[in-house]
Amino acid sequence: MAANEIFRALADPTRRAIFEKLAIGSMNASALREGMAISQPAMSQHLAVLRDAGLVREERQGRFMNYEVDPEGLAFIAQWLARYRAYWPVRIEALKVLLKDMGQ
Amino acid sequence: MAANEIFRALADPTRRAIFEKLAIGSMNASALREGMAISQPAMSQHLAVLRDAGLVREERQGRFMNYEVDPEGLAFIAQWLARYRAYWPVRIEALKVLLKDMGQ
DNA sequence: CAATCGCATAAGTGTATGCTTATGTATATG
DNA sequence: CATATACATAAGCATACACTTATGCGATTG
Repeated sequence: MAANEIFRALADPTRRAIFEKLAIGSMNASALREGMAISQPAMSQHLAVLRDAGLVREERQGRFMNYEVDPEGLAFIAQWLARYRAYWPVRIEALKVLLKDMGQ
Repeated sequence: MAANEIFRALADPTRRAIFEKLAIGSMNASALREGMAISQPAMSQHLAVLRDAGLVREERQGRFMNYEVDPEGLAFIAQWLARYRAYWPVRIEALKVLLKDMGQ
């Protein structure tokens, strides 16, 4: 769960696509492959990178592996980002939404 | 200022160190090198990667190039992160600080 | 319990990356 | 205007990365 592994994991567009898919809902590796022009080993390797980075976690379900977003990776990025909050533009729309979300 | 370039730029520890140094205060390339066991061309190349990612911006000052943090890159990360706020753990200390900061 | 299924791992390969040394290009200075 | 300074760019090289095919392993199934 180091910065190195997190940012490196997200530097690859295929891995970001996998992550976004998992953000919609947890899924096993085969389901993730659907519509993704990617070999089975490649998917497995990408998932390992995401898991080692703490962005994704897995759970065995019979002979399937269910993957889901791991909040720890996101928390790490949030904390990294918070270090530089002095430089954030005052009006980022997304952050206002965030603000509202957290305020509830 | 695409996700690819931003995350790739931050995936390198040397570039993160440069970025952190600039977050303390803007500096020219030579000043950045001080205490950083890195060649002049390497620094120049790293700064180019950070600039192309939108994480850093430059301004010519005579024969010096002054570098500073570019808020746009950070804003991009914040927005990327905001997409997954559904997965954030409820109590991240840094985010509470953030919340307070944004609220003022 | 043999066959199959879902996934992981191994080994090999082309390309990207980060570094180096050498050189180019503005700007300043004597 | 010749030289020095601050930085950028070029070219080359070792390593990392993302992919492939082949194979291994655990769990289900007939």
